[in-house]
Amino acid sequence: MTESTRARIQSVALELFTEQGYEKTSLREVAERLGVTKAALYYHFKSKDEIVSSVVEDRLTSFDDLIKTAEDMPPTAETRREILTRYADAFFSSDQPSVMRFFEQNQTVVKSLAVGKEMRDRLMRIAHLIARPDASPEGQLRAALAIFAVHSSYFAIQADLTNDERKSLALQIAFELLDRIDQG
Amino acid sequence: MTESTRARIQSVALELFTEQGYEKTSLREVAERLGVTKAALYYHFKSKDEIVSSVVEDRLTSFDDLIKTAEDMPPTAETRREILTRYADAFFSSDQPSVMRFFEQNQTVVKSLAVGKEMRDRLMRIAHLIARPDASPEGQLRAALAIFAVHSSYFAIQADLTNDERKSLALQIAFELLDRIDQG
DNA sequence: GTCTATAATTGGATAGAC
DNA sequence: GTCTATCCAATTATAGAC
Repeated sequence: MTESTRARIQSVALELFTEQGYEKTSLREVAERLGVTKAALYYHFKSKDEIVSSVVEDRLTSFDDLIKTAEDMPPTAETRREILTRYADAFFSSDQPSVMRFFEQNQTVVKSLAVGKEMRDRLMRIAHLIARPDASPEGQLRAALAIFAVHSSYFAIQADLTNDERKSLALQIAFELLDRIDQG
Repeated sequence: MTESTRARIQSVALELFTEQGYEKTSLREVAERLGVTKAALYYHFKSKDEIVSSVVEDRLTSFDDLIKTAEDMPPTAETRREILTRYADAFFSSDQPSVMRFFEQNQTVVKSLAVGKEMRDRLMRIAHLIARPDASPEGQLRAALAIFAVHSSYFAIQADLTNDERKSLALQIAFELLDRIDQG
C-alpha cells in the first residue's frame, strides 16, 4: 500500500488547500489529518509546491488530449457544443474536490506556480477553440462565459441538485451563449 | 497629510494583495513599497486583516445602497437590466484595482475574514434581486452568470479595449441571459 | 507619525535513527 | 516508509525612543 500513501497525501492536501487556501494550510496540518508527521510527507514529495504540481500534471495531460481532439474538429456550432460538453464531463466526473476547484479558490497560485500558468494556458486555448472561427472580443467573452457557466453551476446554485442536474443546466445556458457566436 | 498616509497604505496594500495574494504578501513588503517601516503600518491599522477590512467596509455600504434601491423596484425585465447596469458602473468606476478584483484573486479570504462573508452575502442578495421573481436554479444561474459577465470582461478578453468597451460588451451579453429569465 | 529593536510564533525543510 | 529532533528563515505584532 505504499503507492496509496502518496495518493492519500495528494487527496487530503488538495482538499485542505481548496477549503482553506494553499498558503494558509500548513504541512503540519496536512500531516496531522493523515496521522503522520511532516517528515513523512517529505519522503513522498520534495516540497509543498510539488504536492500540488503532481496532482495538476495529470489533469494537464487530459486537457491536452481534449485540445488535440478539438483542433481536428471543424469550427462549427456543433463542435462548440461538443467541446464544452466534454469539458463539463471532465469537470464533474473528476474526484472531489477537483483540480479546477483548487485553482478557483487559489487564483494567486496560478500566477506563482509553473503548473498554474500551464493550466491557465490550456484553459485559454480551449476557450479559443470553442470560439473558433470568431476571435473577436465578443467571441472570446462568450466562450469564457460558457466555460464559467459549468464552473458556477457548481457553487452559484443554492438548490439541492445532483451533479448531473447542474451539468445539464449549465450546458443549456452555455449553449445559448455559444450558439450566437459568429460562424465566420 | 496624515489622512492620506492611511489612504496610501490601503491603496498599496490592496494592490499587492490582489496581484500576489493576501497571504503571500507580507507587511514588510507593503511597508517597503511605501518607503516606511512595518511599525508605521501598525500605527494606522491594528492588524493585517484590518487593512483589508477597512477598505472593504466602504464598498459594503455602497452595495447596501444598491440593494435597498433594487428592493423598491418592480421585478421586471427592465429592473434586471437596471440593477446589473448599476453594478457594472460601480465595478468599472472604482479605483483600481477594485475590491471585487481583490476578492476574485483571494477567494479563500472570503471564507476566513468576516468582511469576506459579508461581501459574499451582498453579492448573493444582488443576484437574487436580479433574478426576481424567478427563484429557480435556472434563474439563479442566469443572474450569477450575468454578474460574472461583468467581472470576466475585465480579464477574459485579450484585445486592447477600454473599460467602457468592456462594460458595454459585458452588458450586451449579460442582457441576453437576463432577458430569458422567467417573468413569473 | 515614524523609527529601531525585538518578542513570539510559525512556516518549510533537513538529518539521521529505526 | 515513517519517526524524532532540529534548523533556519520569515512572519505578525509590540515596546519604547525620537
